[in-house]
Amino acid sequence: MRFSKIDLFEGISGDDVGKMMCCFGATFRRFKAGATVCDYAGDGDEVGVMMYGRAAMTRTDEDGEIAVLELFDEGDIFGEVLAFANENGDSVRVVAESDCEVMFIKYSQITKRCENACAHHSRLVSNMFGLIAKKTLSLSRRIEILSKKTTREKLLYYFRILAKRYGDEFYLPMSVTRLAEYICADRSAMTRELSSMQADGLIELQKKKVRLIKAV
Amino acid sequence: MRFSKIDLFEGISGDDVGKMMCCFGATFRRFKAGATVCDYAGDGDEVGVMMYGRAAMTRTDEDGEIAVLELFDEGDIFGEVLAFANENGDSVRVVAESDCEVMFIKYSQITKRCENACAHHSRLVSNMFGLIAKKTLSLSRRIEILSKKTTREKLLYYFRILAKRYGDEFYLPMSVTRLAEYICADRSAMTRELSSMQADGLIELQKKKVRLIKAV
DNA sequence: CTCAAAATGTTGCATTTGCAACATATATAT
DNA sequence: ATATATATGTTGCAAATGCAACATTTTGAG
Repeated sequence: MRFSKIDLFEGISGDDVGKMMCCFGATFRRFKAGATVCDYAGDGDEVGVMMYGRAAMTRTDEDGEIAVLELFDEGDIFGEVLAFANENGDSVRVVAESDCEVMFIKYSQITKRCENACAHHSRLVSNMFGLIAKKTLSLSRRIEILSKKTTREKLLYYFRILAKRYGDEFYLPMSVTRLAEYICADRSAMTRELSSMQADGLIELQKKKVRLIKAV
Repeated sequence: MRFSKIDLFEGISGDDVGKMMCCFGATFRRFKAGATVCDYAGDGDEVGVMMYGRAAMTRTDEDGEIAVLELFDEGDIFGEVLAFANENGDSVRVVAESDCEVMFIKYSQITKRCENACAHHSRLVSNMFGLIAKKTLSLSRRIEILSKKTTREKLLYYFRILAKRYGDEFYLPMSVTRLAEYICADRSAMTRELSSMQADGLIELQKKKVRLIKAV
């Protein structure tokens, strides 16, 4: 078992993580690609931690239309309280995108003070806050993007975020189709806008490689 | 001091809250309406708790354009890790909308285990998770709304959320102008759409009173 | 390799929307 | 009460966008 790449356990040695598992009531389960990892129907006191593999949180509405709400990679955490709002009765599920393994921890056990030798419990709580904060940040970042009025402004705002992290030349971290879903724009209209932005000298595009041209 | 209405301290008696204050390094400050409560410039290890009054988180961009990111009422918490993404260098601040009092707690003190008689520490951590979860939920709800393609769909989705909570007849919890900002639509275009929805028999509007007509 | 499925790119057209420029109503301060 | 600022409602018009229909490329499974 490799805990070293899991942010939730950062700062806690593998041995200690192993010892902590029992008082968390942690369980491990493996899933084949395509399998349902969990179904949010109002049950969940559990937090899932992706040990390896990928999964997607999806919402299926009454018309059978499937929307991808979030993607989880190794180390990411998910759970009902962290789930997307599900005000109507649509089915929200986490589905394995590849073979994967998930650790489930009881939510209530994380917050409880631990009677055993869990010296690192507070570190875990702190890490958990950090992960939720990260998630909050990515949600608010998306709101910032969606609040832009035009597709061009949305793309530029998003590209500037990427450029700040990776430099003026970077690779899109997702497919064009997914990008269109992410910024909630029609895929063909977005492609049209990308061409137009290139024509206007704002960006250069080669496949997924983007170069953001600085304004002079 | 009234702690009874503050969700962060739910399940903890006023006396015990008072005792816990010292080990949190809590400080209290009062602000006049219009005063700056805090400025997010990368400092913050602090969480703010609104004891009474209202405040708004705002972003001011390079053109001096002010956008309201979030509103805080009594009991709400805010802090840098909970703040909106601020990728560009815009100034993000919390500004008092009325006279108010804010309690500041060191973030790191909440996660630390407490040596003193803070038997309720874990309850506090649990409450803190709950509050962050609530915030996450409201962010994702807004994303759901913004992801709708047309203004009509955005409004209907939002109205259905309100109808689920308050019944088919309810009052808008904000001004029309603020609603337009919330759903990121032009105010006049939104008003136009509201009229059109009323003409199409989807809703009835009287000032801020909305009645959602069920589809037959 | 071969084939099918998924992703990508392009375009015309109708609809939606932002924007500007108003008129009117309501709230707030003095 | 009066004045001033803010909120609300309306409309024409140009721009942006979703949508559909299609061609082409890339990916992935067998």
